[in-house]
Amino acid sequence: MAYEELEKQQVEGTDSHKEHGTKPNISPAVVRRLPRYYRYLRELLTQGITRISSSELSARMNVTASQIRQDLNCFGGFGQQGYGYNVHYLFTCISEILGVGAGFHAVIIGAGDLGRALVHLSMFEKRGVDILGMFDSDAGMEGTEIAGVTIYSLDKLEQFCEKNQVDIAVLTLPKEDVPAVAERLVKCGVKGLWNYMGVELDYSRDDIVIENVHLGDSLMILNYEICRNMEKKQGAAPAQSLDGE
Amino acid sequence: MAYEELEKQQVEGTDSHKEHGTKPNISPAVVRRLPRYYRYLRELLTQGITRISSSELSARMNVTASQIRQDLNCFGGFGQQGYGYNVHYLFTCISEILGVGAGFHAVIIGAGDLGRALVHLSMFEKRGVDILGMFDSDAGMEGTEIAGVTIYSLDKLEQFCEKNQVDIAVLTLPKEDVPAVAERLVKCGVKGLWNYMGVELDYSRDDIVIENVHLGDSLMILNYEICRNMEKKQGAAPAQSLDGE
DNA sequence: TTCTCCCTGTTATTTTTTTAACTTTTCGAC
DNA sequence: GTCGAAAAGTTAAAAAAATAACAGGGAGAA
Repeated sequence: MAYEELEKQQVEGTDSHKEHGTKPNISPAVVRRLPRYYRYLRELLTQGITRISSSELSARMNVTASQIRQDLNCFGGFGQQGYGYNVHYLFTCISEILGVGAGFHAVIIGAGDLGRALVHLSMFEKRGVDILGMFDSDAGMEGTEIAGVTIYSLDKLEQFCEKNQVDIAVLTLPKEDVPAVAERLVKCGVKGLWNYMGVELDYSRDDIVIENVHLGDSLMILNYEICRNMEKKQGAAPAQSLDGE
Repeated sequence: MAYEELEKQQVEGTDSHKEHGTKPNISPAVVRRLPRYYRYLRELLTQGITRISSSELSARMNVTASQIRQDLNCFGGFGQQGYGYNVHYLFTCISEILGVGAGFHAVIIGAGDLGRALVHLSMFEKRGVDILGMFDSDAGMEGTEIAGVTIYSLDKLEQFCEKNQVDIAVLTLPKEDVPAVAERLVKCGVKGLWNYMGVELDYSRDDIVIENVHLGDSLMILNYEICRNMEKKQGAAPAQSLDGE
């Protein structure tokens, strides 16, 4: 019973002090962690866990309980002293914060391997983003469907955007074409670009939000860490090499 | 002439003070930025620029010159006072640090859309990583070639690893299969896992390095930023709403 | 109803990261 | 050669982030 009461009470806005509307300015470090909370809470839900304390969650996520509490408190008081957090309620709140319920519509520009791979992953639907279509400069592809998503000719981009509200564009087209297409998309009123193509599109414009995905960077970090790990082992345990002899 | 002298001198190890061998402990923040330097330097090379100062680079990369100098100095003195950095030399050094020349060998586990997409990107060869093969639990795929890479049955993983030195495994297989396969790979002596499948594999084991790629997290951050940007606009210019009427 | 314990929200402290300031070396011109 | 400008290397300060400490408010038991 306590669960429902808690949820009801908090949903109705008895939030102690912080207005949910007035977000001061959340630090990037906190924002980067939010999706991780989202994932773990979803996992808890599927496991049927309805209540969790910051210390329990901290053990599962391998971060400090302090950090969890402080991160969440950037957005408001979602828990209850002496009780913990109601998983369902917290999940709902974080979903809200992350705009899962915003009902954004996306298009994928570039129907190459990467574009195709992305549609197939359940990534978008899980996060409340609806893919309206794919666009490719190869007009020959037009009409083809991939995972239920239709491919259009890139020429028809503007036409399409007039008829449909497009919020997000996923850029998986060749590097050299990215800047021009990005410009077109901004003109169409697209609000965010999810850019996979190494091209640095760091406009500090306020009419577009850009999220760059640098897969190559991630690979190089892995490379680096492997090198470091090898060095460490070599240095730490030179005697071990006798074992095999 | 100065360029060659500089490079020669430094390659031969007249490095003022810091031994390149003894890396103290580089902060994660610095490591995350290294691939970005790598990219920009490569770009400078293709543009035929042979010399650059920290302030010029800072303007291009949109970071502070101070940060560039300090980041680089974690690994040694690569520049020359009153002159700047020799692009080619610096690029070589950073490549070295990032293990581009280490000649790592990789396999891709999972020949689904994502796996296929990754082979097609020139990502690996650009970074000196050689893909030896792909593995899939669907034995029917065996023998197929994708972008010159052969697909093998997952059953033959151990066998393959005995014959070939495999350093890196790219995990693009279904979530539920990841833990088991990861275990097998570690037993095979693989040094690093590049994990695309949301599964948190945070072993704090010292025999394996794990780099998780969370595409979904990136999408959610974009979502979040779009929401924030919309709020900001709404708040800043409420009079604008009259325009459309 | 009251009391105790638990666990959040909050504040303080420490650590990390970033930026700025300063020092010294080198280049290039005269 | 000598001198001034330029720019790296280095040290110091500021800002940001993470951690720890604490205080107060329920929840649940008796």
